[in-house]
Amino acid sequence: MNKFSTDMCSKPAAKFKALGHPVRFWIAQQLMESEHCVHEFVELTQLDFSTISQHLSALKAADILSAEKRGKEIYYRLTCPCTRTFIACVNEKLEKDKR
Amino acid sequence: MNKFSTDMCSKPAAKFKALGHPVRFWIAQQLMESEHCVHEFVELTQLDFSTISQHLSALKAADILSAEKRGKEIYYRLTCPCTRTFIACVNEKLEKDKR
DNA sequence: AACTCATTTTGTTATATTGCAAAATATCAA
DNA sequence: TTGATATTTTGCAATATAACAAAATGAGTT
Repeated sequence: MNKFSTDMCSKPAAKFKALGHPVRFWIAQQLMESEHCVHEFVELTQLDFSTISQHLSALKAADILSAEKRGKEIYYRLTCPCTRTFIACVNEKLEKDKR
Repeated sequence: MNKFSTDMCSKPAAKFKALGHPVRFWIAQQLMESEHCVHEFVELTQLDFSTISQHLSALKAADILSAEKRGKEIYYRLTCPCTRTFIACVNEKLEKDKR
């Protein structure tokens, strides 16, 4: 066993934490298929624009999403396909747990 | 895109959330190799017994760990090998990000 | 330059999380 | 059954998070 160190663990933990909210998890999942912009998330959640915006910036800070401005809209996408992989991995696990 | 529903997203998000704390992430990681008991975690983190105990019960509530009492000690282990898989997956991703 | 539209930022309040200390519980040993 | 050890539970204070509303920014349009 290794001694605990904040340095070693806070980065990966922050990734998990970012996905550890129902709305943020849902957003990440939606982005597994294709990019989307903020107002789409607002419509489908019924949450305030500002609320969604904050969730998006939390995901961006954890380096899970990246944003690109095109015209008036800002498009979000998953930074790395690996994220897709490990979200899929958790979903699979939960499927198995049900049985 | 699917409409957001708390029902669909709160279970998987709770798994992520449980691992979304440096200490809890570290604990899970230690358990990837083999089972351990509470006082070992206390020693290596310098945190209070009660603090570790609470983190352990958070992980247990998220169904990430299970506990077994043997004599005076309680041994913790990962409930499912899948957890190992997706922790490894995040670690890999972070390794790649560094480059 | 003034006007929209999409989004972010700031301020605020309510709620949740974290960590410790003290008390409670459980098991083994004397 | 008393004592010691391992762990959990409870109470509490400090800090962090979540959501909204209002104000601010930024890009395209007139």
